[in-house]
Parts: sequence; structure tokens; C-alpha cells
Amino acid sequence: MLSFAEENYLKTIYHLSEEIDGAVSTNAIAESLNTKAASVTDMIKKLSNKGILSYQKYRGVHVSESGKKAALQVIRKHRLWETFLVDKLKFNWDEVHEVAEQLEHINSALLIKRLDEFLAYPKFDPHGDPIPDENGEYKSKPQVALNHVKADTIGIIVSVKDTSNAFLKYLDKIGIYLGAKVKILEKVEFDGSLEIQIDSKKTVFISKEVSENIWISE
Amino acid sequence: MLSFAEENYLKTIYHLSEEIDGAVSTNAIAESLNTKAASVTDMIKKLSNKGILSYQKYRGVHVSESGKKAALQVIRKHRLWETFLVDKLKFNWDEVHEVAEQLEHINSALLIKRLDEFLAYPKFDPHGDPIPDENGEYKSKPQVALNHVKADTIGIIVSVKDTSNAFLKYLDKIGIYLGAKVKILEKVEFDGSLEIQIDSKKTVFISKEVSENIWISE
DNA sequence: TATGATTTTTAGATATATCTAAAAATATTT
DNA sequence: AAATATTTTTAGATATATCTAAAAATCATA
Repeated sequence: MLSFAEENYLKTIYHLSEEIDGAVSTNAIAESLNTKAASVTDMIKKLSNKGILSYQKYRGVHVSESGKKAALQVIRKHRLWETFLVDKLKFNWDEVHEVAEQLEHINSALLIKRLDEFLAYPKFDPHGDPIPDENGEYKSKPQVALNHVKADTIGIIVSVKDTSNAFLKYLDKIGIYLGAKVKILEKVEFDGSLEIQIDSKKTVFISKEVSENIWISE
Repeated sequence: MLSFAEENYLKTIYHLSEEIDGAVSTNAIAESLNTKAASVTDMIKKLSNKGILSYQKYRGVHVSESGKKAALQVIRKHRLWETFLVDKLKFNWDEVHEVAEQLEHINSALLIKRLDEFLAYPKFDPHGDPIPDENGEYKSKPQVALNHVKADTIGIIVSVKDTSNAFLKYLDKIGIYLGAKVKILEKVEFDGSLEIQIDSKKTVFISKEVSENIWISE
């Protein structure tokens, strides 16, 4: 049984480990969780004593097999709750994150089983991310970031990597949403900014930073 | 902002204060929460410093006006979640309590507003207890315990006071559920036990202890 | 009403999760 | 490779929520 805090560390470390190949560093974890490196070291020791992480002093951590399983269950809960909030309670996608961060720690196998059933076994959450099943299995949509595709590419927005409120509000404002059809009209070479067309209608300019966070399926 | 532990103490103390007229004693709280008197004293001090309780050493506590308001909001959340679990997720009424104990501490005004809306503004939870509104207002069904009515009385079961799993399972087993129609067939004077008929069909015997926990609306 | 029983509080510990400041190890640069 | 910079860990504090054991206050009753 993991505590609230342990689950949060595990989930964050798991996400970080997906993004890089080697070990996850203490500082990266601290930054992700808005905490201090010393606190991270303490928690890392705890989780590695529980067999959730493998850890070598000064060398960062890897998530163990049992850790991955546990992390995927927390992610499963998070994404099922986000789906519930958007599909059933009519939340906007920029309103779900904080609430799901709390709900993901509710401990009841029956609750999650019934919630999954109630939602008709969704495979992707409102941000387009896959929902792992009870065994931690999931399939991803093949995705690519907007900054990695060339002009004239057409695709559907399937995922948004930055889920901060500020970013999601910005996307709402310029008319970008999950499932929208986008076409790259022009790619400005020197700064990587893009002119894109949404749903064959509206045309907007986005910076390279923004384009890195919008992923499409071609 | 109250912590998880503070909310649990407040809710318990509020419920105890409803049952008696005077101050709520340290020991009663400790027993209710399965904790020690020393721990209760510590928490009582904290809550009275926050203006949630009024407290005189060795004299027990009273819940302040702001405490009542806060307690009713926790109770509102608990009962809305129980309603959700039974109505939407098909939980049995003996399965909801532990999960609702966790869910009641989720902090999001929007979530509760939308959940209330989603459930079509229920006025009573699956155990027949009233659900306070955003202002803490509620109306009770006029209720009486089965041991206080005389033979031949007919009523609808509106509330069950003991919500332990063991008790609810027992009720399920003998065919008693919320909303069932009951008729008192016979009242045994010397031990207070009852013979009752459920839904004009099944006849069962219940002890006085059990009858004290089953409340009907005539 | 005094004395013993019970309840409540205090004092001091423990466990979790955090922090700051200093020390140790590793990485980078000249 | 030595000096410097950065990262990570350790040592020691703090805050919350709990506990046990002993002291203090209140209650019950002979």
C-alpha cells in the first residue's frame, strides 16, 4: 500500500522515465514536483526500499517492474476520472487536472471497476492519452509533435503534452481542441513558428514552444 | 482550509453533538474515531483555535456556527457521493461507506456542484438521510424507530441508523431495504422483539436492538 | 465530604513528509 | 588533470498526526 505522497512521486518518476532513456535524476524529479532535492532523496530511499524503484547513490533511479505496474494503475485512475469529469460532469479539459490529481488516490478496486464500466471502457482520456487496463496494458495512437511535421501535413490533434491551465486556456482561446483537424500552412524556418489552419477554417500562428506540445495523428 | 484529519474529527463531533444535548466528551470522540483520548485533546485544541469548536478544559466541546457549516458541507459531499455510487455505479448500500469516507474529502466546489446536477439534485441519500444543500439547509423526513411504534403500524423504511457493514449485510439477508413497506405484526412485550411483514409478503423476526436502528415514515 | 474511580490533559516519543545548510560526489571547463 | 561548478546526499529542524505513561481534574459513592 502506497501513501498519497508515494503515489505522487511514483507517477512523476514514471512519466519522467518515459521521456528519457537513462536513469531519472534527483533534480528532474524535484523540479517536476516543485519540491527540493533533499526531499526527493528521502523519498527515493523509501520507494527503493519498497522495491518500487532501483536506486544507486548519485546515479538516479529506474522504475522497477512492480513500480511500473503500480504507476500504471495510478495513471489508469487519473485518466478514468478525467474522462468521467469531461464526459459526465461536463468539465472543460482545462478544469479536470487538479481534481483528477486528488481523485486518483482514492483506494477502491470496485470503484474503478464500476467507473470503467459506467464510462463504457474508454481507451483514451480527454487529452488523447491512452488509459491502461487493469493489467496496465494500453495501446497508443501513433503521434507526432506539430514541430516535427512538414508543411502541408494534415492531421487530427490527439494529445496535448503541457496540461497546465494557462496552456489549455490559450488553446481554447485560439480555437484548438482535441480532435480538431489541422493543416500546416507554413513553417517559418528561422524560429520554427507555424501557421496552421483549424478545421479548414480559422488560420492561426503558433510559436515553436506551442507546437512542441501539440501532437497529431496523421 | 481543513485537513483530511480535521474534517474527520469535525464530522464525527458534529454527529455526536446531534445525538446529545450537552457538550461532546473527549472519550466519546475517541471511541467514535477508534483513537486515543490524548490524540483527541490535541485535535480539539487545534479545531478550537480555528474557531470550529468551542472548548473548555475538562468540559468537552460544542460545535460553533462556522463548524456546523463546515461539517454540513462534508456531510453533503459524503451523501452525494453515496448517492452517486448507488444510483450510477450500482453499488449495494452496504458497499458505499468506506469509499464515500475517502471521496468526501475531495476538494472542489465545481465538482460538487456538477455532481449534484448530474444526480438531479437528490434530497436524500441511499440510507434515507437528508443531503444538505450548498447553504447547509436540509429537511428531514419525519421518522420514528420501529421499536417506538405499536402493532399494526404500516410504514416505509426511510433510514438505517447503524451503517456498519455487518448490520447492512444482515438487513439485505433478511430482505430489508430502504423504501420497503413494513407492517408490525406483533410486538413481544418482555424483550421488545418484533414480527414484521415486508412488502406484504415475507415475515421476519427482529430483535429490539435491530428495531432501534430501523426508522420508518408512517 | 472525603476517597477512590474515571476522565481528561500534559509531557515526551514516534512516524511521515517536508525543509535549509553543509558536506560529499560527480561533471565540466580551462 | 586540476580547478571550478553542479548535483546529490547527509545532518539536523519543523509541522502534522499519532501514541504511551504519568499527572491533574472531575465524578461517583460510601
